Amino acid sequence: MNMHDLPVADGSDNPFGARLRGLTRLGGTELGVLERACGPARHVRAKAELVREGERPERLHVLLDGWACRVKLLPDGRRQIAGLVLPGEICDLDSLYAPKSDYAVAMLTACTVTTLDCAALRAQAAQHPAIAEALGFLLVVDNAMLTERNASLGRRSAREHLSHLLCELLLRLTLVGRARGNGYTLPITQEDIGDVLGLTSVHVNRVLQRLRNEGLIQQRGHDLVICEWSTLRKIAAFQPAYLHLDNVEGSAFDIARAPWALQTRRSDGIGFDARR
Amino acid sequence: MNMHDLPVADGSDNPFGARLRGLTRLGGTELGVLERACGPARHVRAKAELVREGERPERLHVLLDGWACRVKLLPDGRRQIAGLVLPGEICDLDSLYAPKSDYAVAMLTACTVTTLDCAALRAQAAQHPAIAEALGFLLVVDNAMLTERNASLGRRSAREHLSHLLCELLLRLTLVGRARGNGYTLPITQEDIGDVLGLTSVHVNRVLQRLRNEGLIQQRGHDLVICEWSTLRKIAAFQPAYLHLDNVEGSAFDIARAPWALQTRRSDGIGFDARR
DNA sequence: CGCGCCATTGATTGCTTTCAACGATTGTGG
DNA sequence: CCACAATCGTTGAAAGCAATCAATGGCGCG
Repeated sequence: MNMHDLPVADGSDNPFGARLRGLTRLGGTELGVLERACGPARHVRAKAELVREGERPERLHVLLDGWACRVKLLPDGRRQIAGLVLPGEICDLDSLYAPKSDYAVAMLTACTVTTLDCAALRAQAAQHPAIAEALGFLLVVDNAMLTERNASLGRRSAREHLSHLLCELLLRLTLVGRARGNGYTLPITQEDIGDVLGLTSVHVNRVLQRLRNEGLIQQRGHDLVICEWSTLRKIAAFQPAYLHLDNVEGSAFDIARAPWALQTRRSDGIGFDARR
Repeated sequence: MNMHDLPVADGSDNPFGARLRGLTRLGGTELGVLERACGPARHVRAKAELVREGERPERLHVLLDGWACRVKLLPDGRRQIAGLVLPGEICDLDSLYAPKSDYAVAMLTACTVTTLDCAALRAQAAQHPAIAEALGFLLVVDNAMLTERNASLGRRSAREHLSHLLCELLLRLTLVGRARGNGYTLPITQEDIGDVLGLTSVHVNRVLQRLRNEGLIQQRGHDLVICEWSTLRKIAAFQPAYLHLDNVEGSAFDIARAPWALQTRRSDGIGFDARR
């Protein structure tokens, strides 16, 4: 497996830049503007709550490393994760225009975070149409992922939904150079996954186990490999158009551009053994 | 109903204007700009598909009358409604920045629709910061409703979820003057409701029936009245903050501004009998 | 009047939850 | 270095919520 097949990631390993370069058509000028607008990087402990629901947002949070999530909490304690936030993604882009945050942002692992001042960012958007465009597009992508998960929560079975999530994560992580071929690190608990899928951790365990027994995926600790992309994709009815990866360069995304095809996505090692 | 009752640019009964006035702080100038940007009103038949999934959007669709929805369709035919669109709302605001539509837009009833040119609207947003702000805010509200429904789909029971929907619809319809006290017209089928809630129409029927038998709601044909707002709200754990109604004038929205209180919302008639 | 759509009802099935317990792993303090 | 607590993954049995299947009745409309 060579990283060279995935030229999406930045050399300096800034996933935010990588994501912007992959997703938008921002030029060097605007990328520079955005990067300079970022505050200093900060480390945040796992389980910390970066943003509380209902809070008045002053700055956006950009995830540079680790996994976070947007959380909705019902009064009786039931928890729903409205979205996983991966490296390079903005935790709370809504807050750019929201008077109050509609969800909490919580860290699922230890994370590195930087911030963007909302008012300043709006000002930049007003000056640079390309930035306004890009922010709008990022908002659309968030929205599309939410819409797709809605469909999954409403109409997909646990097995289909979990498969769908695993497929989605592979593409999103590949975009920022955090995947290894068909595999990636899944650093969250089955409880967390359950809160994303609207299931109990017990059921997540059983469904995950079946995927493993059928040889569709492999897991070693927190490392996961999708052994049979084609099958997993078919189970999930995964159609990646909603991720809007069309303009990304790199062969890893052929799948995103040819939603009708069911290719195997086997550019490199299939499992853990292949790496030893 | 004749065309003259639904003037696009007139303040008499234009729900789009009503919604903008209620939700945003747009002044007369910007409201005028937006209203003049609208195309001619057009009638659309029930079940028509205004926008197809994957389509490249050229113009946004504003709903002036009737109910529509955003549809996600799985390959095997299962349908999920990712959002109901009520009078005054924009059917496909995402399309302002999306290269392809992430969902289809379908009419649930006969509708009246007008359009906004995407490119022109983006240009207006670039010129008038207030408009950019307002559009951002509308996008946030859509997003918030989607996030809330996510939580419902994942973590609320059918009974809770349905109650939640009925509460939400009351506030959204009140905002555009389409509610009558605690009641409103619910012009869609139980099948449609099922597709919103991720349930079968059979189950929607049973749950609806129970709410009726318990006296929480009344239904006569397509007219619905919430008889016990306080109870229904408690069942749903309905916290309207996500609708961002904080700035709306009118006592009907006290409930939106005091999410902790459980007032009865009985400003007028409680049921059908009270109106005769 | 007949057709089609929609609401309703009952019986049965099944996916997912709940409850409970146990094992494995990790981190911590004595 | 080991005991211990805490977290997480795993497993089994039982219960429950919602889906499925099938049939009936009401209502509007051509």
